Amino acid sequence: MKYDFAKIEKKWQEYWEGNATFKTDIDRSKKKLYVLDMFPYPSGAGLHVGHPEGYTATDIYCRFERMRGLNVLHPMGWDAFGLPAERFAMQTNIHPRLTTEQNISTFRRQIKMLGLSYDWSREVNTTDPQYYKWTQWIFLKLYDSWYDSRIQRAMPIETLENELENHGTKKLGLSDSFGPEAWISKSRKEKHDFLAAFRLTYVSEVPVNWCEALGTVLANEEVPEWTEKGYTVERRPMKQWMMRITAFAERLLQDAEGLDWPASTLEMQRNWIGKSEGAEIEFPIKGDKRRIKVFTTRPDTVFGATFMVLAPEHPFVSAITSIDCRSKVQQYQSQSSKKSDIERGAEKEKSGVFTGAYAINPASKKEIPVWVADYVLMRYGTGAIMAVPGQDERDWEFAESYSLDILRTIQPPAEFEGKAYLGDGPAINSGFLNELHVEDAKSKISEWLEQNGVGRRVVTYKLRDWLFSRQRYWGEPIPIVHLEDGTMKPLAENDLPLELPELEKFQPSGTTESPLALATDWVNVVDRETGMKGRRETNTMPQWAGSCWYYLRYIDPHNVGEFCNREKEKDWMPIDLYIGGAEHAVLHLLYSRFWHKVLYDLGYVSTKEPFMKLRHQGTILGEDSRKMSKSRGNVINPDDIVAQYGADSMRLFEMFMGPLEDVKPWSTKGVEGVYRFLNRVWRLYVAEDGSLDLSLADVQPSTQLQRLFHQTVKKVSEDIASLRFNTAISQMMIFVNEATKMNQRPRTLMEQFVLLLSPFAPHLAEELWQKLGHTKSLAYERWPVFEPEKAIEETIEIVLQVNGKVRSRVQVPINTAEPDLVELALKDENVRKHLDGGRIARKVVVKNKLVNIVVEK
RNA sequence: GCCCGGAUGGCGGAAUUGGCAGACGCGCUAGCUUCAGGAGCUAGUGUCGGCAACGACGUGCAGGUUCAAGUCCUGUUCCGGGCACCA
Repeated sequence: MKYDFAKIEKKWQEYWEGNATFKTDIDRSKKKLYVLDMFPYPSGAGLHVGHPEGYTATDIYCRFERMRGLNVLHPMGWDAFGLPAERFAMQTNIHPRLTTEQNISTFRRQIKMLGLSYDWSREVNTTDPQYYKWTQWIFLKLYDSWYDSRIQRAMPIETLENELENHGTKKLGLSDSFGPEAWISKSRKEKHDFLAAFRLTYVSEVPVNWCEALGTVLANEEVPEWTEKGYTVERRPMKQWMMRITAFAERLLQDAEGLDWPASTLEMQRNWIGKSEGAEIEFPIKGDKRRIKVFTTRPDTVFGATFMVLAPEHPFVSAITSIDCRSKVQQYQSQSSKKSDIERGAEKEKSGVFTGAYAINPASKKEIPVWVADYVLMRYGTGAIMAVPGQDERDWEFAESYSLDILRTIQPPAEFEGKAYLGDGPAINSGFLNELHVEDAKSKISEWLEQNGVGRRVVTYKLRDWLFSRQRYWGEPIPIVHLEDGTMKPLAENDLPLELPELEKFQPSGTTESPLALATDWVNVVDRETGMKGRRETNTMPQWAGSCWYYLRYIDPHNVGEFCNREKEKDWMPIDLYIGGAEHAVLHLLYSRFWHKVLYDLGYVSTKEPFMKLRHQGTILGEDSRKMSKSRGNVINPDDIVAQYGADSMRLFEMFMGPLEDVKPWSTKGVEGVYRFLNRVWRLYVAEDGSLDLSLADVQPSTQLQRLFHQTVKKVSEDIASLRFNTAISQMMIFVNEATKMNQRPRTLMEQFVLLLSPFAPHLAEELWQKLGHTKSLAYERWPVFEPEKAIEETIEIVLQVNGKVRSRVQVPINTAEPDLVELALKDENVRKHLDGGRIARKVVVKNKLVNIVVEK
């Protein structure tokens, strides 16, 4: 008879819910543990088998640590703003709120059917006005802050205003310097515009990826996702909200070092931030007062700079271009402006045009031509380079195409046959740098540049400011009003949340504004304070916004006065374990680290970093080892698996498939395997008629079974702690295989085994626990204690080798002395056969492991 | 192109520090049970040879270090992921 998982699972899910078994409150008598899952976007497709993988892993970990006496915070919620619901609304005119609510209901039902021990009283939903009130509040905190680079901290914008009133810009180290009187005499609008350049969130005209069909801009990192789906994305300059994440580049880089994260994820974040150290060098333009600033990581090669290249968008281009080159340059500029970065990169041959202008190489004093080419990017460094073809492959390629001078300034090794030489070597053709190797030459030239006022050491980052606005309806409204005098005004805190207006239709506005622009009653306002007419910001926030801080809201989800109480925050933060997909390795995990640091600087959170330990669950492939997709017809629906084998089997199988972080294929046969295992467990305890099996007896366990049990306690405990669930399960299988062979099973030990199994198969375990006579949930029972003395083997098998090959095995008492082991080996018949009368050159003995006799023949 | 990660039976995978390769599960084979199918139970299952004892070979490939290598070193091939004109 099979155990009735459907009945049992329903029963215990109702029990846990009815008894609020997993409701968590602060309990300072216990050590805290905060375990977080990346909350899902509730798509219309319902839960995917990939979701339960991470969720089961954290659930096992939480159940285990609860039984070991920790106070565990383990919440779940919904990342529910997003484009799919809005696109569905465009097609059907069904309000995205309705779609979202339905999807959430499905997800909630599916997640609950897995028996995960969440504290559901803490559920959050990013689309709930009571939640996004605080997303908007944090937005305003960023708006009302600036980054004081002198102390490397975000500070309230008032501190900047105070400083300007008292000292002007003197201490800020700006090129545009003025005194306090000048500040005070500025108009309201002038002050507003000046401060805007410092705020952590600001509006800027930037070239963006505009998608006409979606009616919105996309972040660079979102572009591939939509172009793959067949949408067209074009570049155009638009006014957009930005977040000054670049101010935090160094801290995001530095603080990542102390995190227990997968090395690959840390590496990706490092690459994304893209720190590079080098120098800025200024090149005077012949016949022009301006100087072209370049960034280079190889200032030591400056003597080899035989031409310069400006990005097509560089502000100097039109000014320095000679009359006869003008039309070609302009044509080139307009061509490039239409191309996206991806298109530019896709071109095989580098293109460019001569401006007719010349610059002076500050080191060699030679006149060098200035070109425009789109292999130089405006957004990186200074948007201009000194081209050093001798030591740079791109510059070499360009020089070859346009017959420009190539001068080696590093001596390549004699056997070097390539073009540009990037390696180390003595400097040549480089005046006072000659014979110095790269590192020394870098130091010397940097000093020289600084002394001569033509350059200085600098550090640059690839990281760009975060494009924060979207032209969508289904996102958090940005709580800003544009007043008729051209200034912006943030909403007061008690005017939050700024709720989304109701709309008749969810079509794009037809302009570059979001559909919110069509809600005229909502958009047009009069400022209470000044009486000025104003227009609400119609952009909304990107989906990342809500997920940037949700982990803080879980700590205090119903607080109406604060986003999160400070004392509670101190009690629970930081997050001890965070599990989610590797696809969020950079974006979500970098954006939330950024917001967290702002909140830290402003004194709202107590830790520098939110997520101390991070792991990714690996993708689950279809049974055919290909990515699951509808079109391939290899999608596994968790509902079907749970209906057929039960949630415990689903959980157990997903953990048994292999290491958590690995990519691994689904196997229905494999689910059957763990289902058989659970049935075997059931039959160890329950007779055919449903009563407790008679084989359970109040007898002393045999030493062998007791030993195996304690080995199992050790292995399962260690494996859960290190998230190696697959091997923990196989150890339990070994135990069950042994226990099955016995006619009488010691009851106390078998009870303890139920506890070991309970984090993995909680419904089955609860049912067995109850059948064993217990009246309440085992969720807070004490985890079985490993007793080393009970796990020790009395006898042990020793491997006998001759010349490293196993020739025999013997059973000996544990810790048998080494000489005795040698003696045993030499007496062994098969060993003697292989010694074959040869001279014994060496005897290697490893205690409790092996003897290896080395013979020469 | 660059940077990470990986490669172990028919399949998923296991193997603290170099110390019995293949735990556990799937599949397969045989037997018991059953009217039958299924389920359950028992035994076997890396390859080759052998009734067996046992022997040879065996962790992508080629070398090396070592008494001993899946594990360490050098080179190489393939697969997966990320980045990609970042000066």
